[in-house]
Amino acid sequence: MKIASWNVNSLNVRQPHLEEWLKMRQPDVVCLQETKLEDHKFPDDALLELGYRSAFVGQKTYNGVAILARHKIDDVLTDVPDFADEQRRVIAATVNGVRIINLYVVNGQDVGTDKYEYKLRWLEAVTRWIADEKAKHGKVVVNGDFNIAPDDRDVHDPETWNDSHILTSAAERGALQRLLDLGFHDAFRLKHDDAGVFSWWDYRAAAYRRNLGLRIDLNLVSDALRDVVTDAGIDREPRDWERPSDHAPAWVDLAL
DNA sequence: ATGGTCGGGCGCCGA
Repeated sequence: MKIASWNVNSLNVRQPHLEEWLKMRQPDVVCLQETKLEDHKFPDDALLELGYRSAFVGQKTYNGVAILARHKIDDVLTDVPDFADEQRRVIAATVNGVRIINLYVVNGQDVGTDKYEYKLRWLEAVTRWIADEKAKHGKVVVNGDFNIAPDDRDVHDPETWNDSHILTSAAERGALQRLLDLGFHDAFRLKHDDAGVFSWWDYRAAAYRRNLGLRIDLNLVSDALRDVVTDAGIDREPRDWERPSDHAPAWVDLAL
């Protein structure tokens, strides 16, 4: 079972990329972020023709998340209980006996801003909710654009991306750690120790050409799935295509 | 790398 996470930065623009990539890699489940589409504009018919069912929740201009799957999609949830939020950043569903959670974590702009405080509050609420999901379902994969790089191996320049910088600050990494402490594992790190494998490169300053990136797109597997992870990685190929998203897909393979 | 680029949608915000 191949499960992927991809921030497409507008599904309207990236639909051809998504379709090409689905044909190439044949993933079983894909979690999309930043679809930026209202629900009535979601291309579910076109995706069904490629063999993918979809569950989605979106809004105009910002955010928007979706789960695509070759299997049936059950028990879809699009709101974090007891956390009122107009921003469409979360969707969860059960596919093939695995609880799939898809997060578009708040970016946070800069340390100390209102958006940063919202990011930390949001992560706290989401972590509480995921604890319940894990207790209920056991086999859980949390996929998403986390907007947090776990450690120094995941940034091109640890001097800049330090404990007081957005995406790497101590409070953000602490919030990610509290999620991991529920009994989750960064699938990529179960299989690979290397530094310099990134999933996001800023559009500005030719960052991709110079590989000035961060690994902020993650697949976290629950304890119950740890031993069935066969591999994980980042597929850089779509980042080389014309008019790419600034993110590349992060994937995990499970022997299920 | 305090922004040199994108996307959305028409002036400028968000990433």
